[in-house]
Amino acid sequence: MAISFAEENYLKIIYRLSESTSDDISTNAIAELTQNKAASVTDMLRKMSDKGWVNYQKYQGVRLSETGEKIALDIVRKHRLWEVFLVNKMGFNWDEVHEIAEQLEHIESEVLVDKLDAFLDYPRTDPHGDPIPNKKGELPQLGYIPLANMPIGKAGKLVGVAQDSAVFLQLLTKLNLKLGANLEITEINAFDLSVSLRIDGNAPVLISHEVAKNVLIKR
Amino acid sequence: MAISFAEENYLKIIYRLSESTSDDISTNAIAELTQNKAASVTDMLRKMSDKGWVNYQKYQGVRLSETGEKIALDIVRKHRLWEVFLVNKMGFNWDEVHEIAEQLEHIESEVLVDKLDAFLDYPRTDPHGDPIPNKKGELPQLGYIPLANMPIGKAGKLVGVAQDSAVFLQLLTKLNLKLGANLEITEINAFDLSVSLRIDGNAPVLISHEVAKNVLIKR
DNA sequence: ATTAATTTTTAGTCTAGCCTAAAAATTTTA
DNA sequence: TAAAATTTTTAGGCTAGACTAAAAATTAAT
Repeated sequence: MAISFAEENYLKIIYRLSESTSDDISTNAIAELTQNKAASVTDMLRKMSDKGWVNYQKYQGVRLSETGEKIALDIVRKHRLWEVFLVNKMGFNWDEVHEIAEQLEHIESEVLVDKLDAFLDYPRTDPHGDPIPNKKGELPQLGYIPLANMPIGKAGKLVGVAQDSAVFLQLLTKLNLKLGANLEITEINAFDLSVSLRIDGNAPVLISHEVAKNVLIKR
Repeated sequence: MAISFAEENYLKIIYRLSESTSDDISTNAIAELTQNKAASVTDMLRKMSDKGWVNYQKYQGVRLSETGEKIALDIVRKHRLWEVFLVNKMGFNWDEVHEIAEQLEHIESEVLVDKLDAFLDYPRTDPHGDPIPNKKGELPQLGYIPLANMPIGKAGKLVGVAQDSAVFLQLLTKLNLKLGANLEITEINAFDLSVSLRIDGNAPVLISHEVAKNVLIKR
């Protein structure tokens, strides 16, 4: 039986939440991102658990099974490839493409995805710097990750930026974020995904998710 | 309230059926193309009638209202543009693209469609020779139409072909279909869309839908 | 012009995926 | 560690869009 849009969305969202934590994912966190009520999420988690896509124990949160992760990675792959298409070929700005890619990611055709990949010259990251899984579901080894994707409590070194607009770089200077700085995320605020960041062991400062996405670090 | 996939499909299919007849469209004809049961079609026709997209009298068949046709033309436009994309940019053969375009036609973004149109250099027909409506829903005046789209009983003159593979042209010769021939469709078989064709007033011969699609005529 | 065949509609069900309200479990606070 | 607050689940309901079986209307055939 084919997978539905709703199911694909849940898997993708659980995957996204798993990227920035090693904890089990809570019902509420999923409800917030899917824009559904917690009761509906519980419902769906039970169904997806029956299908073997997630490991779910009631009241204990959920994580993707191996098959579930495979499916999620495929959706993420499609989403990010379409984003590259929209920006590089159709002339959209990188901040205009998310909603359209949310639709395109559900198009079902392995051949099309392969051809699209080739057409775009096998990009390794999407326009936001996020890595694009290959068709086997393997993430490219970039040697760096966006700060926004670093788990809470782990330290890394600032090795680059994903953007070099003047305003962005000015802001980095103001925040005392320079190449080589030692960075540790102490907290991520669910509301706006803003990040509390400890720089070189100093007291944490708050930076936006936008900034965290564009700061590249090496673990 | 936004239109659903199911509704878009019904509208598109009613439009397609209307292209080759001026009669009202029957419940059964729609059921066959949507792959639903007649009872389900009746249900949906009533709902779409309430929304003002079709004019429907029970037992009397259905036709698109002006708004309904507007919507249908927009879907057809998207479908055909995506087909051009798949063939011209992604390297598919013209007979491999229908199913994928069936999915892509539901992507909702006017800006994307406009950009796609420009990216493809404003094509006037899809890879099968079918005309692509512009964003106002106007069909380009091609000066010819595929024989397959000519209403039953009307006569036209063979003015060209939409394809020039050797096998196709050999078949035309065998069928005695030459430039300038006077053509009249006497019947269209619902099963395979094959066409009974009267050539220069002679007894009708049977040709396939594939052939009829690729023979261009002027009314 | 009846009868027979076909088409279409009605009536009643089903499933997916959502909802609200209330109950149960877990976590936090004092 | 008991009460309070929060999170999660259960129970019951709703809608879209499909289905089957049976009834009604239309069309075709004798």
